[in-house]
Amino acid sequence: MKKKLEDYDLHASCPIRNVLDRFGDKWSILVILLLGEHKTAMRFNEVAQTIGDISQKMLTVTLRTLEADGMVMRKHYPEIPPRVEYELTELGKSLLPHINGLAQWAVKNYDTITKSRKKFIAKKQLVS
Amino acid sequence: MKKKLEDYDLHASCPIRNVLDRFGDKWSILVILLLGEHKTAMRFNEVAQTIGDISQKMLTVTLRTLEADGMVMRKHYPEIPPRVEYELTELGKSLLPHINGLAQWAVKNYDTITKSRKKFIAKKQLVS
DNA sequence: TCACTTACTTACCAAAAGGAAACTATAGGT
DNA sequence: ACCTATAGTTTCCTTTTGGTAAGTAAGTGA
Repeated sequence: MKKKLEDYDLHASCPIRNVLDRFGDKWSILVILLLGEHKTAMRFNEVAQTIGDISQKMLTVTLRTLEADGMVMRKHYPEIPPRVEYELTELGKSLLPHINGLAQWAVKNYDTITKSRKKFIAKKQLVS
Repeated sequence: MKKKLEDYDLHASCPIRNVLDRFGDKWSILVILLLGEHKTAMRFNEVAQTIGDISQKMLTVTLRTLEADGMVMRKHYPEIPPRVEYELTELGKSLLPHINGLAQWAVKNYDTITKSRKKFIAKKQLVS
């Protein structure tokens, strides 16, 4: 059974879990980060090509979910071939500093973490 | 096929995706937040009961992964029955402000987001 | 001898996430 | 008549995630 937007009202009691669950997927944070870096609105294929390895389907559902949450604005121009542009809303922009903070932390501590992982695996081999 | 710790070296090229992928699971952020709030180290069952709806298995793998990354320190006392205590490392503590920022953002914008979701669903019904 | 405790591990299973490829609409170009 | 382009949607499939329940170790107390 597929999960639909309507089913996302779980954890309604806990704002933190409810909201952060949304960013636990594979692409949301990346898309927000990307739209945040870009000064102007981006087209669908522009986003897809910049990310590189996202499927059309997943980009669509990611953007739709972000739109539903009010994080991303979708502007559809009724032309042919179609043109659709995406940009962060004020809400989306207000999240940016926080995930940028996370991202900077990740970059800064990447070495420490990978070394820790290797050490942990090595220790495991000795024990088993 | 199960994913083992050893297999986590994907996205090695992108620190952000590599590190943040780790927090995309159901429990990691919650466990860090919890250990961060607590002044003293916490025992396994203490963590489990505070969270409430986490399974033993998932708490074990979550803590192991955080330990492997160097975020959490595990202290094992060779007593019977066993006693194991967990607390954040300095690395783990350095992440706290960032996810606390996220959490506060989530609380602050929870209303806006749930309203946006409802509006989006309502609009969808009209169109289809 | 049996139950009880803690902190697990393991096997099995259901659900969810996500990828690949084909299909869609529509107009313009050749 | 066919190809191109954009931004999707749909179907089918595999992979990943996470839950349940049972089993494990090892000493203590009844």
